[in-house]
Amino acid sequence: MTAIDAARHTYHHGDLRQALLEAGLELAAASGPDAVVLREATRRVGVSPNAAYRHFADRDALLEAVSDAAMARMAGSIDEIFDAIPPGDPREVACAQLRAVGTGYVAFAVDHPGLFRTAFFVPADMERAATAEKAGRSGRTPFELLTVAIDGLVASGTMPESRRPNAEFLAWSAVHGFALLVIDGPLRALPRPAVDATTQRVIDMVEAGFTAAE
Amino acid sequence: MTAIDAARHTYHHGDLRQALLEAGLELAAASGPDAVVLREATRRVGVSPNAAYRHFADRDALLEAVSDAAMARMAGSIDEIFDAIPPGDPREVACAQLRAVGTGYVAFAVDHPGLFRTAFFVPADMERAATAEKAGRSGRTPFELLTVAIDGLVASGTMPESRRPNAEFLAWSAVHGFALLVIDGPLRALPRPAVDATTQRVIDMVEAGFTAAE
DNA sequence: GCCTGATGTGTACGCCGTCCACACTGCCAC
DNA sequence: GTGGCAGTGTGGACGGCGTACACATCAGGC
Repeated sequence: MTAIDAARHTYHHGDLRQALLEAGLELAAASGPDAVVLREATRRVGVSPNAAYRHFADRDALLEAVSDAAMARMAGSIDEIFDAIPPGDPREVACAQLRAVGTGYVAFAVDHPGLFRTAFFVPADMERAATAEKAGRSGRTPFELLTVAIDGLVASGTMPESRRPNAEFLAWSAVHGFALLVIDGPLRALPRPAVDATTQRVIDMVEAGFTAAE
Repeated sequence: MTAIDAARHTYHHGDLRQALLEAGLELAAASGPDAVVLREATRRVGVSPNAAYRHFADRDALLEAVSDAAMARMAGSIDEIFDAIPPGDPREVACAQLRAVGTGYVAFAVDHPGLFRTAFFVPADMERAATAEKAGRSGRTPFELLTVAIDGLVASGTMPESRRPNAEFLAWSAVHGFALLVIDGPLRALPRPAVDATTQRVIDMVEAGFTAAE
């Protein structure tokens, strides 16, 4: 009954698109992308199934919109942690930023597994990865935040230039893989404290890979 | 028409379970877990939809069997690369083993994305991760191969004992995440040579994380 | 040589996504 | 004002899916 217009009296809804999107987000949050069922979303909004087709080309279009919204929520969540880092020694700030992005990434996945899986369900390629739709309040995607952190590592001399190109991919892979193994992979059974501890070790590994001497 | 009994003349099939499993594998290989459709599998085998229920409790049971078989194929594929490593200096062997598991893992994901996604679709927890169903010909799961490699790193003094506990998770996360980002994530557009090069950098990162001085 | 249990078939139900024709309504031109 | 039009929601239908229930067919042990 959240965010839902169960007893509508006007023939027209007003903002059906937004309502469907929110219903879709609820479904996704509860059980992942497969649960984003067009008929169920319209049911929750109190509208006939076909009404959805005035706002989304088909179920995939709805799912994609939900996916984008989920990604935006994740971006906002990470952004918040990122922005809370106090200024200071550039080297330390950059390390803290890297850690913030990684920690926030895993935390969001663990706290909102359905949204996390939905965010990555509709395969978005690199160009679309930075669209405003997917960005958080501040307009920065997790990928961009990662870029900021890594640039800081290079600028502060913590990481050699030679390792810079596409370094985002390495950090991202580690954290993304860990998140997935934990939320619906073989590490599902890991208790939360172990998840948090291992998250830090994953980030340690990334740091070591960035800063290790050759 | 592969591995399919399209024109059966006996009332009983003979080995319907196996036939359905193979049909399911074909579907999974072509388009991932969602494509494992019970009715389509029975259709390919030339049998009525309900016949499947004599061998699988429901569609999920079929999918799980297909998932296990997909995991076994991956295990076999990695095993092969692993076993091809020539003996020699223990330190070098251990490093080569680690690299073999990582490289094989990503290669399988890229070459058989549908099977890879299916293998991880039905969430198997740690206990089940080592079951014979999922093992390759030699009976060793990728996780076990990873364990062998890491144990070798410790034994040869390349990696400190203090980092040993659950180190598998770190390596696994990095490689798994990279594979997923590449096959249906934001790195989908990455050309194959770049994928291969980046795979090696991911493994470099893992190695650095294992061996770096504290 | 029959009977029984295992295996495959047929029919039917409810859910899904989606197409088509139709109903309602807000708003702009006149 | 009022008539009409474009935008929005409805109703009914279709085919595909998973699956339950009753029935048909067969193979092997008494």
